[in-house]
Amino acid sequence: MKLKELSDLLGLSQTTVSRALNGYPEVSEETRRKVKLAAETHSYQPSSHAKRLATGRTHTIGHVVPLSSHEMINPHFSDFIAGAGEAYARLGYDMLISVVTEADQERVYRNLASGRKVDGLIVHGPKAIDPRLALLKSLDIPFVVHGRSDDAPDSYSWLDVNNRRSFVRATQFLADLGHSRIALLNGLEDMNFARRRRAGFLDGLASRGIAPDPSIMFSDEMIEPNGYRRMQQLLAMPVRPDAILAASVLLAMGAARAIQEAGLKPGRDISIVTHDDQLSFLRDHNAVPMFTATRSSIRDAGRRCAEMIIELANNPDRAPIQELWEAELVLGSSTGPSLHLAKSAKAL
Amino acid sequence: MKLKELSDLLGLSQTTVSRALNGYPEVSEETRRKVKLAAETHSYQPSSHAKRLATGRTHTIGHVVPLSSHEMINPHFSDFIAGAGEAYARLGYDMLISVVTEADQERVYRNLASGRKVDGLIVHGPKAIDPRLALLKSLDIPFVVHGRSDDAPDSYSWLDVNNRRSFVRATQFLADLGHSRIALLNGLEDMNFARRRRAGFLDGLASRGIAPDPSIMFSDEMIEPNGYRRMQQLLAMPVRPDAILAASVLLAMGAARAIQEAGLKPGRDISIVTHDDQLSFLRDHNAVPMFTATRSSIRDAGRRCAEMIIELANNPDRAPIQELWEAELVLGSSTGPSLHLAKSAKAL
DNA sequence: ATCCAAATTCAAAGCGCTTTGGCTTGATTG
DNA sequence: CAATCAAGCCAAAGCGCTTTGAATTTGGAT
Repeated sequence: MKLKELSDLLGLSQTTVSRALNGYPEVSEETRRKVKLAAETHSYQPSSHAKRLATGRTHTIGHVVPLSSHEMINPHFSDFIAGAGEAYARLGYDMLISVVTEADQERVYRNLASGRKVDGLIVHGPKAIDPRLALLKSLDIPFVVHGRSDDAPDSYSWLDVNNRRSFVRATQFLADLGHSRIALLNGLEDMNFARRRRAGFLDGLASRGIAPDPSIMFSDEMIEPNGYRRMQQLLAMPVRPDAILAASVLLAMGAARAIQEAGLKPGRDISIVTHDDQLSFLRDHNAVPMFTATRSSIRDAGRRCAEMIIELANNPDRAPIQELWEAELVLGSSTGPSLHLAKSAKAL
Repeated sequence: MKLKELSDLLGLSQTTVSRALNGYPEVSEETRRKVKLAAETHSYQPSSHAKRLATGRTHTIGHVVPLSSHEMINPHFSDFIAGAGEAYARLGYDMLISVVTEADQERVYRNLASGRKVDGLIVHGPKAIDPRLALLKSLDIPFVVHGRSDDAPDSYSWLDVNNRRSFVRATQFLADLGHSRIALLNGLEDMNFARRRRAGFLDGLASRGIAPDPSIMFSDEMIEPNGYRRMQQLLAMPVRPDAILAASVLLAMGAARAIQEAGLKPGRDISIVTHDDQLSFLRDHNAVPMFTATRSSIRDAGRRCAEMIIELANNPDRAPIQELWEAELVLGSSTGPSLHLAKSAKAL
């Protein structure tokens, strides 16, 4: 059923029917009611392409998802998408996803923008300094960055977690438990968020007078096996760390596995704090959390980014929106006082 | 730059320019070369909407992703998407994703189909018997099911892993190691694949003369905490199982965590076999696999499903395509002979 | 030189919607 | 009572492309 047929059927012009359905005021309520009823009963569905061509609006938001160096999609992605998708569904938008290798990114961004396939874009995984942002600004299409980049962060819209502060707090927390040999299992440090976390970690150490030791600071893709392997390395050292700060629950799980295999117990022999994006497939709603963590829901972030980009798409001249979220520090069972402390306490 | 401008610039008609760019034969090579060059230098990019309206083809494939009962996106999804996305990028297609609650599904499918927003659909997570398939058939839009459903599987296109056979083999493998008390950690059994796996498990037991025990067969969402909790339950039983067959590495990891926490060792005290979709965030390319597993790459499945749906979209009258993939049975370090066997061997 | 088919090119008609500008009413006003 | 006006509706012109059907050019065969 197309507009013409519907209008013929009603004995009205296409203009009037279109206006009736789109809520314009120049139509009598009486007519509008009739039109809506007829559209309903004949299940009229306007062609999205015709609509797009006529209006120039697509009601579609694009997500360009980069494959990591290991050809992998970030596992955090599916939860982000779940949140964003929920918002899109609620607001009547579609989500267009392009999976793209590093090399193809620019081409894809240009293509999406100049073909006007989307009303706006979400940028995933910003690098420390990210050339994509300059490109997008020049392309004159609204975009929201999940995370942010260090260059001119005032000039575009983003939503980020206060990674630095949460890692400062996490580090201080470990130090205050008496741990002084704290290892860092960070994400890849070409990523902006990972750099900020490292900075936070170093600040935290400094604030407690602990000298950083580069030999126990790692930067890897945040997957379980990497946590495992790094922890094995750490355990094999002459003086092993008494605490771990991890950038992802996946790394933390790998580390915990290695710790347990070595006959030790997380929280007793070695403390672990991790950042927790609340990945749904690792999340236990009932139990005491497995890990003490700086927590921030990536799903909520997805939801909010979606709302932001739609806001921007509807108000092209709006000032950029920037949101910095604080992570909660949530206690789990993976942390405890240093054994040194415990001993000296006993000695008293 | 629009077609009109480009053709004016070249002193040609829109027709000729359009044909030159789209590879039609009625254009001299000389002209085509000129046109292509001009298009390139002025970075002409045809409006996708105009194109869609004129041709009726969208070059877009839709994925309707259901949120599970716990509002969760299946974590296997991101790897499927990575594979599919790679194929789409290669073949010049876009990927449209709708995240949808159970209740909204029908509406969304209708909307996608009748609005002609996509040339075809991928159906995720088919239920044992799935009403969506009848709906889609009636909607007259090509679709490919990842997995399959029990009703009329010959009448539509699908790609599935031979879940039944792989679980028969896995069960027999465990039995042949001497294990007789084998627990099943299955996925939710309203899903088609989970039902087939259970059937395979039961067949496998029967073939080795082992009576099934419903009290050690579970059906849960396939996330890590569920594996952990179920394993704790199993360990607390008066006679605990000597082997576990799990439907996902996530469940297996949870189980392994519980086993280690109990001071036992997977592969020595309790054997674990799991199905392994090769989730990239759990995969270790170097090491000996952590788990003995029936393995089939969900990413390859995504890639292949994408190719299939494009093939179908281009040849609407083509017969359905059906592919049944066999999983490999890959040895890892989570399995070993039964302790009973070991003891009797020692006794000799 | 002439003619015909093949090779190129073009003008114009869609594709299905929105939106501009104008046309009828019937009611309101001076 | 004529002039004014708002309400409600419509015809037609886009949006930027593809594709049909016709016109023109070309090159070989006669």
